[in-house]
Amino acid sequence: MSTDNRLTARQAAAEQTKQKLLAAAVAEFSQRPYDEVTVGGIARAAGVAHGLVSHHFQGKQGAYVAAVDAVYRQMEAAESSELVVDAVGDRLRQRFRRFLAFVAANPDTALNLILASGRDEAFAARREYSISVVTGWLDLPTGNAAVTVALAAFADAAEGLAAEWLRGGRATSPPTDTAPFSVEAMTEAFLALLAGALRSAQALDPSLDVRPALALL
Amino acid sequence: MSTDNRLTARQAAAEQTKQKLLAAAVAEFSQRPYDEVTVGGIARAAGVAHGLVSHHFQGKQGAYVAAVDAVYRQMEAAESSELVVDAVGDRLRQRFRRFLAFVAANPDTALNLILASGRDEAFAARREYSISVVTGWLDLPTGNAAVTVALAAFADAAEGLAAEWLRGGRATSPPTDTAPFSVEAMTEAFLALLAGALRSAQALDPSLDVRPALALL
Amino acid sequence: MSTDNRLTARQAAAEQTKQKLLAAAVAEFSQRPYDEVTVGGIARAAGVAHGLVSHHFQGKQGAYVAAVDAVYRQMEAAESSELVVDAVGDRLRQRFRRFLAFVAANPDTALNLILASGRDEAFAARREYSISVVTGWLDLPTGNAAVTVALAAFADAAEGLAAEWLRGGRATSPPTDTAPFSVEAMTEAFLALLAGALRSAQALDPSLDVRPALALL
Amino acid sequence: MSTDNRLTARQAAAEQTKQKLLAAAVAEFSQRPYDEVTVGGIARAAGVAHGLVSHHFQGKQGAYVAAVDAVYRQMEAAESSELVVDAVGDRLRQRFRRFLAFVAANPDTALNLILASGRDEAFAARREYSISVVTGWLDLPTGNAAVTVALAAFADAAEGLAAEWLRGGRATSPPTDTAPFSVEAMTEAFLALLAGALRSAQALDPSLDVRPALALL
DNA sequence: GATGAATGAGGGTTCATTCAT
DNA sequence: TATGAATGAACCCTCATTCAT
Repeated sequence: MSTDNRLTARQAAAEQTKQKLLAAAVAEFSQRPYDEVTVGGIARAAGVAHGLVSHHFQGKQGAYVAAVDAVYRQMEAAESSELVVDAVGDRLRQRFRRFLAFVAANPDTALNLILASGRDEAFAARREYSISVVTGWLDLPTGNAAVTVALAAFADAAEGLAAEWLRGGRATSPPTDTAPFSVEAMTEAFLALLAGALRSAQALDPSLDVRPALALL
Repeated sequence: MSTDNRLTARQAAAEQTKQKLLAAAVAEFSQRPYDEVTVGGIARAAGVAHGLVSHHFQGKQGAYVAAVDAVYRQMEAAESSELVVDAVGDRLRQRFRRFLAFVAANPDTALNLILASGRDEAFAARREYSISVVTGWLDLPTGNAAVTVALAAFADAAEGLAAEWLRGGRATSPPTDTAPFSVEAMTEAFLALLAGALRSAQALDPSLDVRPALALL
Repeated sequence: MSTDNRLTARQAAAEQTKQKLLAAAVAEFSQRPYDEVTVGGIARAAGVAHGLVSHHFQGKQGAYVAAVDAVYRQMEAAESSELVVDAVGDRLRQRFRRFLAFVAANPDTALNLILASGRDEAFAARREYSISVVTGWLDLPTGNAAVTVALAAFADAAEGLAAEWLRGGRATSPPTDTAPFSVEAMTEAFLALLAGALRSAQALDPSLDVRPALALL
Repeated sequence: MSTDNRLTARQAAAEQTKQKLLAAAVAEFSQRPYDEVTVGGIARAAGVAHGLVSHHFQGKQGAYVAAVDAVYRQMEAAESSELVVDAVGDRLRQRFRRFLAFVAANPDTALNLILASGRDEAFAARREYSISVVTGWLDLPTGNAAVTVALAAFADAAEGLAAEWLRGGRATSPPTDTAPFSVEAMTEAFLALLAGALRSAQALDPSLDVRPALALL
């Protein structure tokens, strides 16, 4: 028993260290592009020896993947908790609202880890899942190439819009006076983009019928 | 006179070297992410001493910017030459068609230099110009934040769609069966996305009236 | 009593762990040069925590020395057990035969721990002992420099020959067609080398008389 | 012309640097085992930036190979220059004498680079050549396995003897009183070892006839 | 005795940049 | 203008060892 407790205590301490490291990694990768992040910087931010990064994550790349994963898990949790089961359109609106809330709460992370690395390999699977959720809700055929690429394009547009939105209140080269649109307005904008994407899917594949999906919005 | 000639000859030779270097830079940055491109690699590809990269472009970053510039200039030239002066919709279609033709002709460059670095600083100005062209044609208010961000989102979507389209015929992890959509279908998809973007601008800024613009498509 | 038993049990368990570690160390040092062996690797091979290597052997070097010792003890045991007390020549032959049998049975260990590290400090004492056995049997003066160095040279030759013999049946860069000489032939070859070494001792020290020793072969 | 001179001057300077580096590498590898030699140490000894080691030798391993090569080339030159064309036995004696003179003149290098790394891959080819010289002089069949391994064993013995000889006047754990045998005595000892090796070849391969070779000694 | 988390020294390599020629 | 030798900062990683539990 005492042994178990001890072991558990040690493991808990180790886990805590790992979490500190993970948080530091998220912070670092949120502030700098991958190649400007250093293992030493992460360790320093976590207040531990740099050797621990390799110890816990098998090197820098491992730490990066873990950071991406952590962020996405967080976001996924924020987006999908307590979903209303109402109409599809409302569900989408809620999901978009939560997405916007999340990125607004974590602008650095959003801008550098989520929105900027859209084509990063570590993100591919995560994005795919997000897209599949929408595909499902709209009752669109899975595996249809036109739908897949169109929804990916929608994701690009939405992420770009969100990024621009976040940058609205930030210091950018030209002092942007981008109005800080409301979350509501952004949500509706997302829906409009989604509708456009659906119509583009139709254009790509005339055998499709996106009208039912459009009606759900 | 002989001095002049010599100088001129030297200058011409220098210019030629610079062009070789530029071409090599475009090729290198088209094949690898920035940090995997080396000054030595560019110089080797150009068949000159690596010191010349700093000489002609003030370092790696300078070479990158020059490469981006060159590519964009090329693309801009391809897109805007011999424009039909017909209806706006046709002009847009033509421009999109040319854009697609260009990226299809330079897939590596497109995938790595144009489509992937969408948020790269060196590209900001270039993109802005492209967007302003569309804004102008559609007779949309310049400087309106909603329009600006919505069209940027459209650009993200279009570029993402184009990238996916290019990847269609490429080796990707999952053996994609992404149908190689026709340029025509892609063009119409672009228009659908653009329409969606316009409607999203409307959502962001209710004081706008995008109906005239939509009518032009 | 129960305390004693417990302690004894603990000690036994500890000894077992140490033996596992020792065996793992021999295996590791048999397969890789010293600097490519890692403490972690040894521990992993033994299935215990890597901290135990320092615990039981005071560090990597200690583990190496212990491994060398263990191997030499094994070899010595194999060579000297049940010695016929016959003629010196036969005793030598038997010893050589056993040496060859041992290295043939443990080729990796032989090639890396015994034959390759001939001048390793940890081996010095061991070799010296082996040599002194032969010196004694041949009734040669102990402490004579010429004899000492000549027999060391013989040891080098014999070990080299054995190594080459072992490599005969192994994958080496040039597809060796080294005939797999018989143990008998190898034994006689050893004797010939030994005779040569004795004569070289004579050359080094004319005051010696190696003829009696030669006669014993 | 001036260009040529300049280029030549620069190349000469570079070559000089490379030579300094090479000399430093030989010195370092002569004093320490490979893994205790550091690139920084070599560069420091040469008085240049450590990056130059990679620049001129493509890394540490390259520097090592170059050092080995340089040493062997030196030795080969020392051994084979101005050879008397007399009897084979005398030629061998001369070669052995020169070998001994060389190692005596470079004891550190000899002990660590030449004599100790007998089985180092970088040395394999070099040794083979040395052996082939003797094989040729003695008119022994090339490619015969018994001859090959026996002469390799001779090389081991000779190198070991030479090493011991060098250690004679050095600080070793037990204050050796190994008499500093004369070069002449050593030479004769080499011949005795060689004769023994030839007889061992005979033992390995009875179809051989080494008597002619023995007669040449 | 055993564990394995934590430390941190240390190494080799890469590479952009400088500069003498 | 062109060359490429030289510089040296910076990085990631490996690993033996320590030590609290």
